[in-house]
Amino acid sequence: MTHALDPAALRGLRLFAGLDEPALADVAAGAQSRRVARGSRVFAQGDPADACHALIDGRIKIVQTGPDGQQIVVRFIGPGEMFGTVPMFTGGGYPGDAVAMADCVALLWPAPAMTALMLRHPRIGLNALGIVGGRLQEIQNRLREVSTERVERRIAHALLRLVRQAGRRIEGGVEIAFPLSRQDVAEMTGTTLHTVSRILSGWEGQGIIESGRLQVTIRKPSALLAIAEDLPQAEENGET
Amino acid sequence: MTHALDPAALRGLRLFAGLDEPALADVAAGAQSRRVARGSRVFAQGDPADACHALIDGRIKIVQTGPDGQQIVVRFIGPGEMFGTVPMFTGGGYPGDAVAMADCVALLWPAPAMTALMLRHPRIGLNALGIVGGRLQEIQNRLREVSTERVERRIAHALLRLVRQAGRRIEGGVEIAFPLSRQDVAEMTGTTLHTVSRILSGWEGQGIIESGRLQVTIRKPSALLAIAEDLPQAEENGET
DNA sequence: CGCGGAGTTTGCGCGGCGACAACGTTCGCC
DNA sequence: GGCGAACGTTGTCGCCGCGCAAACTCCGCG
Repeated sequence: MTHALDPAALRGLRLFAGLDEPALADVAAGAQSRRVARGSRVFAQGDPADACHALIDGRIKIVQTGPDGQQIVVRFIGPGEMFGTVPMFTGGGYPGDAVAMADCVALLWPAPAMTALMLRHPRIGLNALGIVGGRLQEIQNRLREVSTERVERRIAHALLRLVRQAGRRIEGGVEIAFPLSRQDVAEMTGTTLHTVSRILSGWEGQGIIESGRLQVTIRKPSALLAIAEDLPQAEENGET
Repeated sequence: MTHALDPAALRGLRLFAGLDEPALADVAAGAQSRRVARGSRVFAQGDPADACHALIDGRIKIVQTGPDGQQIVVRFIGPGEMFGTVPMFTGGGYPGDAVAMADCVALLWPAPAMTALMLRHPRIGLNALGIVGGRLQEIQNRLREVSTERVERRIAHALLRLVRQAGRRIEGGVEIAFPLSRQDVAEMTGTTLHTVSRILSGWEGQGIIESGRLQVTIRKPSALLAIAEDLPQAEENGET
């Protein structure tokens, strides 16, 4: 799949923002594309990090597994986002598995090619720094949350983050636009699926969310925000 | 303090590794130096991020404070390390306070100057990416720890990390080479100073560590590693 | 030398939430 | 249409570790 790639396809990628036409053509020349079926992995934790990836279509989750098998969801990747880029520069293998949550199409650049591109076009390096820096700050925030806040607020924060990242407006609320299990939420917030289930059930009883199998809809984002930020809950209920 | 800086002073900084002489001179020309007394701050959380810093001498801790005043120690900075660089590229202010734990000397480059340097010398951008990437991976590991492991192992991991970063070999053990309070350890591991105190006391009773006011010495690093990684404890005691 | 404050230790009680278990439900597949 | 697996719900129990409180030690300073 090393046929020529349309540079226009790179338009949506923040990594290449601000590049002129010739530079984009240069970038496109080094790209390969790859399809990954739902459920399989783009790369596995520990694999040598020999390429930089960008997701064109689908959804991927990055999962890190500890020495005793404990897992956390590091982040979800949506279309237009890059992933698996950092370990190219830190040495060592990929720090987690990249699991396709839907059928995916991704581009990739072999490590030497991407390094050369960055040396030729310094702007790419600056863009990458902005992206990686943003993730660092996000993870720092999660670290603070999991270190200092209790489970309910952490889950509220996680849902709000998902809404921001992959929320789809529907009538009467916002829906998280990909299949999400309780286990996933548990691994995002450092708790167990049991506790997640209980808390979501509670919120469903209060009409804050509506949820089913692998699916969550937020009916009252403001109430969720109130829980996340510990604001005074407006005592609002639908009936009079 | 904008007098000429000796380019040789930049030798120890990983950020500028692999640059040739003229490039180093270019970098040195943009640098300013600054002294900060113990206890005061290099910058404060929320300040506009207008410069990139590198620590020449002393020790700094980066502390992030949540909306309700809960604090975590994001990381410690030793001589030769850069800090406060990421938010230059992500927009927004500094994500935490930089507190001097000793009298410090730091260099700084105003944001526009550093951006220009990176565009002129792409190598700097790649180095920065490696550094930031390494921190991202470290924080991800801490996130997994705090999400899935219990307090005792987290504290063991934190101490081992400190040893790696600032350990000084002394007779009969390794000493952490800067003043470190129980509160600091608590804020690194997401617990309270009470629990830290209890656990350190326990370890001291077993001869694994020795500790006093603002000071910790590891007597048996292997035992600490065994706790951190849940290895079978070798039942070894000094007396016969 | 005495005082005050910062850092540390230790005891006690309880509550959040993890561990375990059992059951219900939905979906995919033969 | 029936079976099995994956996902979700709910109950009970127990304990880790947090909150609160009090006392102790060490250091710097007047």
